[in-house]
Amino acid sequence: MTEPAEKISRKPRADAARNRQRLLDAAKQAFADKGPAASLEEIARVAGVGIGTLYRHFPTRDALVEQVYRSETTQLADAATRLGAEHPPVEALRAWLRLFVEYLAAKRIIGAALQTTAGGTTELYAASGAAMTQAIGGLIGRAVASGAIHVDIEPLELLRAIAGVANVSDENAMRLIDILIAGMLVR
Amino acid sequence: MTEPAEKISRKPRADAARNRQRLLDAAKQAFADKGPAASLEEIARVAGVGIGTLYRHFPTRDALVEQVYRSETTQLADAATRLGAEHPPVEALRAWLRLFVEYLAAKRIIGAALQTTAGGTTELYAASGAAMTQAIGGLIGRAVASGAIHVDIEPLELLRAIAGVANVSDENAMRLIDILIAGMLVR
DNA sequence: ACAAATACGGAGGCATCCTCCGTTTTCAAG
DNA sequence: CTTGAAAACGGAGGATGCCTCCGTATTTGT
Repeated sequence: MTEPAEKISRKPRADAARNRQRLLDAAKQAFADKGPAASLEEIARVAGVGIGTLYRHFPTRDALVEQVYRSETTQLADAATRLGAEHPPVEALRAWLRLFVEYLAAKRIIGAALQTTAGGTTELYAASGAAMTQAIGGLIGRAVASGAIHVDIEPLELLRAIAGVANVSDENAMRLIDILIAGMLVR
Repeated sequence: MTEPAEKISRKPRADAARNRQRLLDAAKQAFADKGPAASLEEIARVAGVGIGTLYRHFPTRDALVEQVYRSETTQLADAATRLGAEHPPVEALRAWLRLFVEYLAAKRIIGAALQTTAGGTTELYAASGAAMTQAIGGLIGRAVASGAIHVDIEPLELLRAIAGVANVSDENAMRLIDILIAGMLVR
C-alpha cells in the first residue's frame, strides 16, 4: 500500500476541481444578483459548463447555496470569537448580531437559507447551520454565564427572527436587535 | 337609475361566482397540503376549471393567497379589537401575538405571505397586510399611549420576526413574544 | 327569443428542473 | 510515450409550471 489505508487510490481530477470552482464563482455572482432562486441552468452557462456537470457537483440547489456561503458563515463564526474576546459579553453579542445583519444585507442568501430550512430537512443545517449555531451559541452562553442575560429560546431562533426582518429592512433589524437584548437582560 | 350611481349595470354572473368559490376551496386545500408554492395548474384542475379561469379571477398568485386567507386575517384583526377591550394594553398585545402564532401554525401561508412580501412589491399588502398592520398597529399604539412600552420599530416588522421563528417552532415563537415585550417595556 | 356582455378553457410559447447516457478527458502504470 | 479504464463532461429530452391569448360557450336583460 503506497497510499494511506483509508483513502482509496486516485487523486481528484484537475478538470473536476476547476469546474467546481467556476461553478461556485458563477453561483456566488448569480445569487447575489438574482437572489436564491437564480436559474441553475444559467449558472452553468455562465460557468461555461454543462448543466449535467453542475448537478454532478451539487446534487441539490441547497448544496450549492451551502457551499457558496460556507466562507461567509465561517467568517461570521470567526468574528464571533474575536468579538467575544474584545468586548464585554452583552456588547459582544450585540455587535455580532449587527454584523450578522450586515452580512444578510450583502448576501441575501444566508437569510433565505435560514428560512428555507424552515420548510423541510435540508443539508443546510450541516455546515452553515452548524457554524451559525456555534457562533451565536458561544456568545449567548458567555453572556448568560456572566449573569447579564437570561435566555429561554434557542439561540438559532434569534437569528431567524432577525433574518425575517432583515430581508425587508436593515434599519428595523438593527432596532430589533436592541429590543431583543433589552428583553433578555436580567432585571 | 335603479342602481347606485357609481356601480355600472349588470350583476355578476352565476357561473363566475361558482367557479370563483371552487377555486378558493381548491386553493385552500392545496396551500394547506403543499405550502404556498402549490401548482396553480393543479389547483385549477382540482377545481374543475381551466387555467385561464383561474388567472381571470386571480391575476397573480398572491391575489389568490390573499383571498384564501382573507377570512383568517380578518378574524385576527377582529380579535385585536376584542382583546384590546378586554385586557390592559400590554397583556392585550401579548395575547394577540400568541394568537397570531397559533394562526400561523394552522395556516402556514400567512407567514409565508409575510415573507414573500419581502422580495418585492406585492398586492399582499393590500388587504391581508393592511388588516395586519392595522391590528398590530392599534394594539401597539394603545400600549405606547399607556406609557407602558416604547417602540421604535415598525409594528409589522415585529410580526415578521415572529413569523420567521414560528415557521420552525411554535414554542420558540411564544418565548420570543415574551422577550420582545420585555424588551419594549419602559424601564 | 335574441343579441350583447361575460366568462370559459386550453393550446401554445417560454422557462426551468433534473436525469440519463454516449463521448471525451485525465491519470498513472508499464 | 502509449494506453485503457476510471472519472468527468455536457446537453438532449421528458416533465412540470407559468402566463397569455382568443375562439367558443353561457348568461342575462329586454
